Amino acid sequence: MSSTIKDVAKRAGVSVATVSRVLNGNSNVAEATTKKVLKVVEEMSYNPNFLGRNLRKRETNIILVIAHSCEHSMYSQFITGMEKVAWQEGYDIISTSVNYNERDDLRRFSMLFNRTVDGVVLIGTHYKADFLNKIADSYHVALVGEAVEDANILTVVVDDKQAAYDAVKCLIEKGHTRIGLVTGGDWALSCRYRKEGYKKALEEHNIECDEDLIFSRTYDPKNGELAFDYFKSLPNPPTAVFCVSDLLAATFMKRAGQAGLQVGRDIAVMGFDNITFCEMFSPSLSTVNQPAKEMGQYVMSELITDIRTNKFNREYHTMPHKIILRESTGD
Amino acid sequence: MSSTIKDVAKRAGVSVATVSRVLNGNSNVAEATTKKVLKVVEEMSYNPNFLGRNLRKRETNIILVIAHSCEHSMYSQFITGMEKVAWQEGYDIISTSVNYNERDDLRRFSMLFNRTVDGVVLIGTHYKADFLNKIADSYHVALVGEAVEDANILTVVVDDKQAAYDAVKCLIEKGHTRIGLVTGGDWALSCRYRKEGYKKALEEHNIECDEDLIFSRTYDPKNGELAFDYFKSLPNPPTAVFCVSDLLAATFMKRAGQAGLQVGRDIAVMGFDNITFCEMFSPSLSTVNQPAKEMGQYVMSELITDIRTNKFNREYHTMPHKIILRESTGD
DNA sequence: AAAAAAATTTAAAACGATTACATTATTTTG
DNA sequence: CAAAATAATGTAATCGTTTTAAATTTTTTT
Repeated sequence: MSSTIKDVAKRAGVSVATVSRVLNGNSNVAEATTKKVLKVVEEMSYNPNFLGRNLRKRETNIILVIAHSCEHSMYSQFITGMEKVAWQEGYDIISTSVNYNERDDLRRFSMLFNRTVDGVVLIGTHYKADFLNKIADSYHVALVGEAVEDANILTVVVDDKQAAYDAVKCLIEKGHTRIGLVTGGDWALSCRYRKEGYKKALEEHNIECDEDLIFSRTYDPKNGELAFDYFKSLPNPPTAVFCVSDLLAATFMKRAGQAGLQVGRDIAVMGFDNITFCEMFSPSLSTVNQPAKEMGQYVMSELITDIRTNKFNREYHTMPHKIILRESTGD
Repeated sequence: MSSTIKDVAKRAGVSVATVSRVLNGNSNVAEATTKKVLKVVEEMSYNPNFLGRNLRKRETNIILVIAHSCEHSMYSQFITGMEKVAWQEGYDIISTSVNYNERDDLRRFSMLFNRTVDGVVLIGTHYKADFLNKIADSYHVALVGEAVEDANILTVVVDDKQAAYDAVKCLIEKGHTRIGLVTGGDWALSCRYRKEGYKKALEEHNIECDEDLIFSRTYDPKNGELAFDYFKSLPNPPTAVFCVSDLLAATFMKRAGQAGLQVGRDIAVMGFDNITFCEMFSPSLSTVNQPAKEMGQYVMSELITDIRTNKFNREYHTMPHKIILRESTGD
C-alpha cells in the first residue's frame, strides 16, 4: 500500500498541513522545513493521492475529449492543440472515442456528471442540440470541428460554406464546368453548409446546378467508390469532383484509377480536411485544410476560462481554412 | 451546485447509508425503501460524485491507455478490443497519446501514481525496461503491440519474426529473389525480430542476404520515399520490398509510382499492420494483419484480473498474424 | 406473549487530501 | 523592552462517498 501524507508528516516530524503546504508551493513555510519535507517525500517516493485532493478541491483539472474515432489525423491535431493549452494551464486531457450507440454514448458523459472531469470537448459530434443544451446548463461543454444546429454551446469550426465555395471556385477556375459533389447527407450540418458553398460557387459563375451531379449518402468511405460508379453511369459525367471528406475522395480516386482514369488529368478531385494521407495517395490529394491545431488551442483556452470563472461562453467561432492544391486537381 | 447523497437521504427520509446501499444494489434493503429512494434520485437527477466514492473504495475502475499516436488505425482497433472487455467488467477506458518527450512522457504515468486510474496499457511504446519494471512493481501495467526488451511485464504481441518470415516467404514464392527490407532500425524490438524473420526466410530458400538491400532508418513515413530512391540507385535493385510498416510501404509505393514504376507489376511491395488505408491505396497494399481487436481484449482481460486479485501477471503472449494479399504484390 | 432470529436501518468512522482558524515563534516598531 | 505585527506551524473541519458495527424494527419460533 502506498504511503499517505500522514506517513510523510510523521516521518518528517511535522503536521500534515505543513506537508500539504510544501507540496502546493505555499509561501508560508520555512526553508528548512521545506527541505526536510521534500527529502522525506523523495525518500518515501510519495505521490499525493488525487482522489483525496480532488474531492477536497472539488475539481480534477482534467478535460475529457470525446471523438467519434481516433483514427482521423485531424482529430489528433485537434488534440495536440488542446493539449498544448491545457498543459500550460495545469490541466490534463484524456480522450475516449464513441461509436454511435445511444447507451454507450451517454456513458461517455458520465465522467462529466460524476465529477471525474471538469469539462468536455466534443470532436465532430452528432449529438442532438436538446441533449447538449441541457448538459451545457450545468456542465462545461464545447464543440470543435463540427457544429450542431441550434446547440447553444461554445463551438469552434471553419466556415464550411465559404471553404466549399473556395474549393469549388478553384475547380471552376481550372476550367471545369461539370463539377460533381460527393457529400455525406443533409443530417450533418457541415455537409449542408458545404453543399451551399458548392451551389453558391456554381451560381456565381453562371453554371447551372445539375442535381444529378450531387451524390449524397453518408461519410462511409465506400460511398466514394459508389459515387464514382454513379457518376460514370451518367450520360454526361463530371470532369471534376468535390468530396466533403478526404476519405470519400480517397476511395473515389481509387475507383477512378481502377476504371482506367488518371486522376488529375482525366478527372479532378478535391477533398476536405487535409489528413496525413493526402500526400501519400497517388496522385496526392488536393483538399481544404482546417487549422486543427489552432482550433484545438482556441477551444481549450475558452473552455478553461469558462471553468475557472464558472461562466458559460456560447460563442460560435470560425477559423480560417486554406485550399491546398496537389496532384489530384491537375495543373 | 449539484446535489449530494445527503440531500437525497434527507428528501427520502432515510439515512445516507441506505441511499448508498440502494445505489450500489445492496440486497439488504426493503423493496419499498428502494423505490422511494430511486424516485428521489430521479427527481433530483442525482449523480453520485465519484471522487468521494473512489476515494473511499480506493479504486476508480478506470484504465488508462497510452499510445504514441492515436492516428494509427491499428491502435484504434486495440482500443476497441480493450474497451469491449473493460466495459463488460465495469471498467472505463481513457486514453492519451505521447510524443517522445522525456518530461511529458513521465507525466503520462502520473494518473497511475496519483491513483486517478487503476492501471495502464501501453500501445507500441518505447519506454525503457528499467523504467517500466520499476513501475510494474507497484502498479498494474501492460504492453500491447510492441514488446520491450527485458521488460518483465504482461505483453501481448504477434510473433514478429514468424510474421516477417511468412511475409517474405510469400514474396519468394512469387518468384522474387532480390527482396529489399525497409525497416525502422534496431532500437525497436519488433524491427529486430522482423529483420530476423526476413533473413531466416531468405536463408531457408538459399537466397544470399545482400546487406545492400536492407534500408534501415526510422518509422518516419518519409523514409519510404528515401528507401525507394536508395534502392533505385543500386546497380541491381530489388524486385520486391518488405516494409515493416504500412506507412513506410505507402510512401515507398507513392515514390515508385512517381518514378514511373507500376507497383504490383514492376515491383512488389508488402507492408505490415493492415491499416484501414491499405485498401484505399492504388494499388491496394498487401500486408501482415495483426489481430488488434483480439489483442486488446486479451490484454485487458488479463490486466483487470491482475488488478482485482492484486497479482502481477508477467506473461508474454503472442497472437496469430495473417498475411493479406492485395494488388501491391501482383498475382 | 415473550424470546430468539432475521431483516432493515442508522450512526459514525473511514478514505487522503486541503484549508480556515488557532496557536506559537519570530521580527519589527514605538 | 513591551506590544504589535508577521511568519511558521498545528488542529480540526471538510469534501462526498462507502462500510463497519451497533441499534432498531420486523418476523419467526416457542
